[in-house]
Formats: sequence, structure tokens, C-alpha cells
Amino acid sequence: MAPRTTEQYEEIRETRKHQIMEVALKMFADKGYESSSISSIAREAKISKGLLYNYFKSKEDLLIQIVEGGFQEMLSYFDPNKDGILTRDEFIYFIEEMFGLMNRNVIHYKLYFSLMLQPMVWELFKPKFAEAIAPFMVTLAEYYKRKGSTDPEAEAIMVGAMLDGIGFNYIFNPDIYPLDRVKQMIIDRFV
Amino acid sequence: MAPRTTEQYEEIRETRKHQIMEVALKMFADKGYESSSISSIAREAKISKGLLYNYFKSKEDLLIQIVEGGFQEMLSYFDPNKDGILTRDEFIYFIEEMFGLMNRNVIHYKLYFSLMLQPMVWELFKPKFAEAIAPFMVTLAEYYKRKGSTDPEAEAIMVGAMLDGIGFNYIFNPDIYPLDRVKQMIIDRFV
Amino acid sequence: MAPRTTEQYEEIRETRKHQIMEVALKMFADKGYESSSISSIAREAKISKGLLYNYFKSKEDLLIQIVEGGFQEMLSYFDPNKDGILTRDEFIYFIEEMFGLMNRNVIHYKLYFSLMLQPMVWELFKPKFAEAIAPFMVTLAEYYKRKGSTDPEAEAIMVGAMLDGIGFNYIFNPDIYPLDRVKQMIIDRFV
Amino acid sequence: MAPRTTEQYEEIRETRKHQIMEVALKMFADKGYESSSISSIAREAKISKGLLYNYFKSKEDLLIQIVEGGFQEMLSYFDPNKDGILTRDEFIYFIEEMFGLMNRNVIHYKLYFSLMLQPMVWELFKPKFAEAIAPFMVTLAEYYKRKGSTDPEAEAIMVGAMLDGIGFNYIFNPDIYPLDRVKQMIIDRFV
DNA sequence: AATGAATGAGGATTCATTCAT
DNA sequence: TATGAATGAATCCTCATTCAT
Repeated sequence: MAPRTTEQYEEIRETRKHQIMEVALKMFADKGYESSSISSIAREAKISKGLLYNYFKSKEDLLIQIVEGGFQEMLSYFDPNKDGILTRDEFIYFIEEMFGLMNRNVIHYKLYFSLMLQPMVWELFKPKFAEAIAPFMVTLAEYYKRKGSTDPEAEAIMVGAMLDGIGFNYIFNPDIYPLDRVKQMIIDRFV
Repeated sequence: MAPRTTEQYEEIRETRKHQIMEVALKMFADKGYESSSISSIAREAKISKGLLYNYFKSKEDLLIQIVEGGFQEMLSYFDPNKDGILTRDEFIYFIEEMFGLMNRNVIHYKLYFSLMLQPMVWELFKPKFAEAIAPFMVTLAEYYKRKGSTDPEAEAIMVGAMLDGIGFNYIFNPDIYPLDRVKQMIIDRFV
Repeated sequence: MAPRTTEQYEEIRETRKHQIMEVALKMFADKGYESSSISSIAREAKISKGLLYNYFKSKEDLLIQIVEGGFQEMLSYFDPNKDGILTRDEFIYFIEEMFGLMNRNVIHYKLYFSLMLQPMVWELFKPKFAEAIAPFMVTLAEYYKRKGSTDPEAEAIMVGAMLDGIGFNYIFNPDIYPLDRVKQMIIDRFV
Repeated sequence: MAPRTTEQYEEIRETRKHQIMEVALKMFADKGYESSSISSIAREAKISKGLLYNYFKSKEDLLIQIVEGGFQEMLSYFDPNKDGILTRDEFIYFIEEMFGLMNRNVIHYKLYFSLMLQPMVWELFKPKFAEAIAPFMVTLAEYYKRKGSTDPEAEAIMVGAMLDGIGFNYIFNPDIYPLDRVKQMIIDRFV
């Protein structure tokens, strides 16, 4: 057989890497970062420990790559047209997307929440996250200001907290959580 | 010389125990249960590892005692008169207490949130926690039903999520979080 | 470079495993199970503590594998043709083998005796051991019955005790113990 | 109340000491020396750890005192009239005593056997023991020589081993072991 | 004489990481 | 690229012993 081309190798590498990251994501989210051993991740991914270190230079590096991988998608839903003005429809769209995202990526959410509570790890991601959240909060506050709220900033913060809280609760019982009804309730009450 | 009296020993034990629990609570909340070693807790508490085991029969026992210690106070604020009917004033009182509690016990909150995300550890507390929450959600749903909500259950769940979310956000920036204004907003909007 | 083949790994494992078991057998027999630390076994075997756990999942597992390893040979000498009837020649053959075994495996004997006296450890082996001994005692009692003994069962028990006692005494002074002469004496007196 | 006299104190000390030794003997014999902790011995004896160290300067010292305490009685039965000549009646008397001793002191036997197998501990007692056993073996060999045995020394060794073996077996099942029948068998066959 | 709090060394075990092949 | 043997530091925990009271 002819030797593989560089592209083929590159592709194999990419596949393997995702395969490992997927397994690791699941384990980190399910059992926690500390409680997931490299050995068990490698075993689950059906590769050797040595090979894993060929793709990730450390356990922490593996975590970072997983988190950053899922991060971008999530951020892309904050104020989609980036004009700083949130219309009613955009807000609804955003809520819809937010819940859809939550639904599709429970496991990522679980991981993010758990990481947020481990300061040493969270320090790594906090800046990026804060940077992405801040403008959204401003936009949201302005939305409520236009609607004549008595304390637009507090209202924005409250809505932000609510979304966090729902995500937080949802990850524990994704199967029975009435996500759609809660979504509707938010739209009725807060848009 | 005569040995210490039972009371003297009792007092020493009580003091030491609290000293250890305080240090451990802080470490567990700050770095997570798994990442906090018995060695570091003992070092921080300025005692030997061995002594810690004189007071707690295992690391898990230490955690349990810390969590259960803080649990009681928290539970006492759910529907104070226990009649299953939540009046407007009781609801406001509850919200006020909830926020006061949050304020005074940030660190306990941090610990609870972090525990919830460590499935293997959370198993230990989930039952008690669920048992305590359930009646409150029922009571809350009935409150909204009486107010004529279109979907009382979803509304109760949403409020629950919001309180969780606020707690969650608050623990990250207790110093600048506008807890009072958010509290007022909740009372305006949800009571 | 290519990784080792499965066979190469298999061979390494087999070698190492025996190396560890040999050292551990000696230490367990010499100093007792409780008094032999994994650290010292690893040191003696010139490997790291960690590696030992690559081959045995616990200290207890190490012991079990050692004991069961030596067990099979020993059992194969009880009533070789398994018909439940012990002829004079078979009895002599058995005695001969028993002493030969003792001679070759002093250290295993020493281990067995020492294990029998550590109730918590012995629980692990007692059932298998009893199971192996019982039919032999029955066979032996029948042998003496056929010979017209007044109390065949007591005689069988006595002979069993004697063999135990000889083993027990022998392990303390294997170099000067007159094993052959005692063997002859037994054949003269008890066959 | 009048202060206690020196004798009274002495008596209390002696009582306490025996109380501790009795508890410790039982634990050492039942669970092994290594597995019996000073804490548990003190707890069982209903005294404090500190007090135990008031009577015995170390765990090893406690063991030594226990063993030496029980040693004397046992030794006194080897060739009672010390004349070096064993008559048939003396031999029978000795056997009887031996079995009686065994019966009354299973627990001491158990401890001795277990100690014999821990060389580091046994070194402490071996000399005394050997010293006591040797003349008995000589006497016994002479007894068989007088009876015209083909190999008196081997026969003496065999009988010694048998007694050891019976003791060894007896301690594991004192309740069901047919001590009397075995004793009778020995007298029939070896006296 | 008596207590039990306190220590610290040592025990079994786990695991991220390295490396020869 | 791929393997898993090998390491050693760190983990939780136990226990003989000391000591202030």
C-alpha cells in the first residue's frame, strides 16, 4: 500500500483528537476533573496513555482544549448582530437559541459550571467569559431602560441570573425539566 | 497532677473541631473537595494530620459534618409556619431571609454549589436536599396558582432557578453584586 | 520506533510478576504478612512501589496469588488416583511426596503456617484449604478402618496432626532436621 | 477517707496489670500482634492509653510480659521429677497434663504458635524454649531406646512433632476437636 | 495514678507523566 | 505513530508513643 499522505495523517490526527476530547469531556462532566484519570480516559478512548500525551501535553492542556473548543459556539449567541441594540425579536431569538444550545450541549454546560467553581481552573477562562458577557449585560440593561424599568441594571442582572439558574438546574435533570414551559414563561414575563 | 475534667476535654474538643471545620469549609469551598488535601487542611489549621482524624473519622465525615452543620439554618427559612400556605408577607419574609442568609454565608453557598457538581460527592447530600426543596416548590406553585398564573409550576420553577442563579452569580463577586437592588426587583416582579 | 509486540510485553510482565512474587513470598514467610510493607517488598525487588500495583491490585491480591500459586502442586498429591481408596503403596507414595514437597517448599509451608495464625487473613484461604483436606481425612480414616484400628478417625486425625507438626518443626531448622529418618519412622509405624 | 497504704496501691497495680494482660493476650491471640492496637487494648480494658504506658513501657514489653507469664507453667510439665528417667507412668502423666494444659490454655497456645512464626519476636523467646525442650527430647529418646526402638531419636522427634501438631490443630477448632480420643490413641501407640 | 489530646513516622494506594522500544 | 512498563510524589489514613494537666 502506498504510504499515507501528509493530509491523511493530519486527518487521522484530527479525528483521534476529537475522539479523545469527546471521551474526556464526558468524563470530566460526569465525574469531575480531579476524579477522571488519564488512564481511564485513554482506556475509554481505546488508545494508550502514551498516545494521549502525543496529542495533549498534559491533563490540564486537555481540559483547556475541550473548554475552548466549546466556548466559541456559546459566545456567538450574545447579541447576534452586534449593533448594541436589542430588539424584541432579537431578544426572543436569543432566548430561543440559548435554550436550544443548552439542550444540545448539556454536557458542556455541566463542565462549565463545574469549572467555574474551581477558582484555579476558572482563572484560565474567566477573562474571556467576562469579556463576552459584559456587553450583553449592557445591551440588556438598555433594553429594559427603553421599556421603562425602574432599575434596568438590576433587571438585567436578574434575567442573567435566571438564565444561569435554569441552566444549572437543567443539567441535573435534563430528562424531566420542563424547559419549554419555562422558556415560554420567561418570554411572557421578561421580553 | 490530676487529669483534666471531662468538661475541660469537652471544651478542647469543641474548640478544635470548630477550628478544623472552619478551615476545611474555606478550603473545600475555594478549591473543591477533591483538590483539598487533608494535609493542607491540617497545615492551615496548624495541627497534625493525625489529630484531624481524632475528630473526624474520614475526609468524607469532615465534609458531611460541615455541610450538615450549615444545612439546618438554611432549611428553617422555608415556609416558616409550615402550614403549606404561603402568604404574600411570608413570601417577602422568605426572600429577605434568603438573601440575608446568602449574604452571611457566601462560603457555605459556594460549597453547596461546588458539591452539586461533583456527582460522586453529591450523592451523599442529594436526598436530604431534594427532600427539603420539594415542599417549597409545591407551596410556591400553589401561591402562583392562587394568583392566577397561566403555568404556576413553570413559574415556581423559574423563581427557584432565579434564586439559584443569583446565589451562583453572587458568590463570584460578593463585593460588587447589587444584592439589595436585585432583591427589590424580585419582590416587585414575583411576589 | 515501533512499540513492543504483545508477546514482548507478555514476557516482561511474566518475568516481573514472578520476581515480585518471589520476593514477597520470602518476606511474608519470614516476617509475616502484616509486618511486610509494600515499600520494603518493592525495595527488595528493586522496583518502584507504583509498579507493584501495576501487577497486583492490592497487597491482599499479591498474597492470594502467591498462595494459590503454591497450592495446586500441594493438592495434587492427595490420593493421586482419586478413587477414594488408599492402598498401602499409595500411602507410602503420598508420604514420600509430602516430605519431598516440604523439602522443596519450606518457604511456602512457612507462609501457610503463618497465615493460619492470622485469623483475618486466614479467612481468605480457609475454605479452599478445608475443602482439600476433608476428603483426605476421610480416605485416611477408611484406610485405618480396613486395618482394624480401634478408633480410625482419631488415628487419622493423629496422623494429620503429626504431619502438620513435622512441617511446623521442620521449617524452624530445615538444615538439621532429620527429615528422612522421621519419614521412615512414620512409614514403619503408621502405614 | 484515709489515704491508701502502699500495699493497697501495690495490689491495685497488680490487679490492673493482669487485667490489661488478659485483654491483650486475647487480642494478640485472636487478631495477631500487629493487628491489635494499643488503643483498642486500652479501650477493651477500660483504661486510658496513658495508663497502659504506666504499666508497660511499650507494646513489645506488654507482649513479653504476657508470654513470660504463661511460660513457666508450661515448662513445669516437662519431666516433672527431673531425674532424667521417664517411666511409663510419668510419660502417661505428662501426656495427660499436656492435654489438660492445652485444654485450659488454648489462647496461650495460639499466641505461642503465632509468635513462633514471627522470627523477630520469636528470637526473644527461642533460647528459653529450646533450653526447656532439649532435655525433654533427650529423656524421651532414652525412653524409646529402652523400649528397643530402631531409631529412638527419630521416634522422640516424631512424638514431639505430633504433640505440636495436635496443639496446632486443636486451637483452630477447640470445640469439635476429639482431644480425648486422640490422647487415648497416643497413649496406646506411643507409650 | 490517670486522662486523652497531640504528634509524626509509616502504611497502602493512586496517578500524571516519562521513556525505551 | 503507538505502546504500556516504570517512576515517584502525593493521597488518605493508622498507630505507637509522649505530655500537659
